[in-house]
Amino acid sequence: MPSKLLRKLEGLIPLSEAERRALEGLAAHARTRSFRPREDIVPEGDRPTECSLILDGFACRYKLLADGKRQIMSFQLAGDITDLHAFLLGELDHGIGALTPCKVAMLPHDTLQEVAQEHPRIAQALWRDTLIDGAVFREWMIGIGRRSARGRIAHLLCEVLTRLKAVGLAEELSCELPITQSDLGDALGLSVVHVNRVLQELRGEGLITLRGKLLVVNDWTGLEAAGQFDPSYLFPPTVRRASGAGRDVRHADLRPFAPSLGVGGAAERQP
Amino acid sequence: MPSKLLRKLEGLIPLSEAERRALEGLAAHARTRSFRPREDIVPEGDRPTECSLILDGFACRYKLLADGKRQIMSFQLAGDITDLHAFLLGELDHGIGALTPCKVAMLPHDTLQEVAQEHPRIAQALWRDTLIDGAVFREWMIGIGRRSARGRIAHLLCEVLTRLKAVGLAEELSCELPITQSDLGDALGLSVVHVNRVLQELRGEGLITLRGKLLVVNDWTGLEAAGQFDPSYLFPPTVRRASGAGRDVRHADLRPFAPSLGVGGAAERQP
DNA sequence: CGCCTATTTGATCTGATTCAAACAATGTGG
DNA sequence: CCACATTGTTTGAATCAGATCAAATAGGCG
Repeated sequence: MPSKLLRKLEGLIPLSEAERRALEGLAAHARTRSFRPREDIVPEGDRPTECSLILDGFACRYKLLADGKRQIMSFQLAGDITDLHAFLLGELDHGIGALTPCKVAMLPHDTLQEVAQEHPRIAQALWRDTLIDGAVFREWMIGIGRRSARGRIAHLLCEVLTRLKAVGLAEELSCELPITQSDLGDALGLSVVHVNRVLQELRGEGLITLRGKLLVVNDWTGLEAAGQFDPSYLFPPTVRRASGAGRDVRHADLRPFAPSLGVGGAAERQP
Repeated sequence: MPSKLLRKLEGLIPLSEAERRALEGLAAHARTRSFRPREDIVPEGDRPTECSLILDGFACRYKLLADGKRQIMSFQLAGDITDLHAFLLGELDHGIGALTPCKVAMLPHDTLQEVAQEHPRIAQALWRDTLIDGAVFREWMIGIGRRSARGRIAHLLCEVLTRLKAVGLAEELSCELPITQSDLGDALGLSVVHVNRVLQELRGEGLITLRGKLLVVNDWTGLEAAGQFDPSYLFPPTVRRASGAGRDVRHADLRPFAPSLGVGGAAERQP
């Protein structure tokens, strides 16, 4: 079974067999750690020497305000490297917390650097991933700033289901959603009470079924409309339709990649 | 007079004389364009072949919602390269709009790539800059999600003044703020009317003076407290106290920088 | 001046918060 | 296996921050 990370990166850029092996090896040889819900995977302000790759569970990026309020800025799912950011900037300006029990592979910065240097295309894929991360932030911001509670929740459910499907953790219209309503509230800037009421509303309209930790979307079109969800921000244009995902890439697919900070990104366009 | 860009990048990482010259040359030889307020500098979904460096004026990143609402996601000031993002990902997932008359230098992707390849440290500085951009987004999000209107506005005023000071466009406690209240509203997820009332409140409390396009902060401590503003997110730790900014760097300051996507960032720590 | 765009003010309405408490589920130890 | 504790969900009522609607001023500027 291919790792979630591999699966995700292949969606960003076609990989050769050697690159795949390198990625598999990376995760395979890494030390793993387990975290309890509410435990910090990386505390705010830390200067980690390893990157945390989520293998299993739900985590989140968050910041705390002086008055104790928490703002969750994104959910981190299996296959996400949560603190690639600190690999480059040194310090993490926000915390990474486990929302459910989490299994995490610790990838030493050194190892990661070796792999990236030997396989620049992997480095490129990782970088693209961080940029997509930024796009997710922006979309999140719009939600918080301009959408109604109903819209925000609908949009978030769409996003999570879509991302889980991308790593093979969801059926076409259902997935595990093992997070609490108060986590949802902290992510969307809403109170628990209100989250609860809106969820009931969405259930009442027959858009979703949400019982225990299982989310079923009964009316995808309706939910998409309620949240004005457009998944394109999750899939950058270059490989929007990765027709070849899964199969081995042909040599012609492997355009040379300019070294030195990957500034050749602009030359990477698909015709 | 050093360009704003140079000034900003020197705050991120010490630069050698050659690197400075390269940067100056970059902007000096570039074609410039002018934009009227409300005009798009880069429309959403564009695939630009040049990067836009703001030389003068206020611009913003924004997205439009289906119902015509606008969410501004950050202000772009002189010295900011607004679409470095597209240089790497190809397509821009949001628009860049002028808020005031803007003068913009157009830096061809090719030229930028050459400079970055010849001067990897410049590339590194640019990359760090995009990561800081991300940090600004996160801070913005907290504001929108968890702060009161009062807190949001105070925080924003602190941020803008701080950033303008960093490029030499502000006095210690005052700056030009040539944007409309409705722009502020779109940035903070508030209605114009409410922005207006809160501004009056802040004026009434003697925290600020805001007349015409001139912002004066009468009580910085008070404003900082009202917005829970902590500028550290604008200045990454490595060079938080750039004691040597402005002077020429000593050779010892110039640590080697690993090529290939700059994954050597982790090795760049200051002792 | 007259037009257009910003700011300001007033009145009203509502989505969402807060507080409080009941209820359900899950887990823990005796 | 039950009693108890803990954490999450649900419900109700009161309140408020901020939106909306409407209209009056105040600046710029050709």
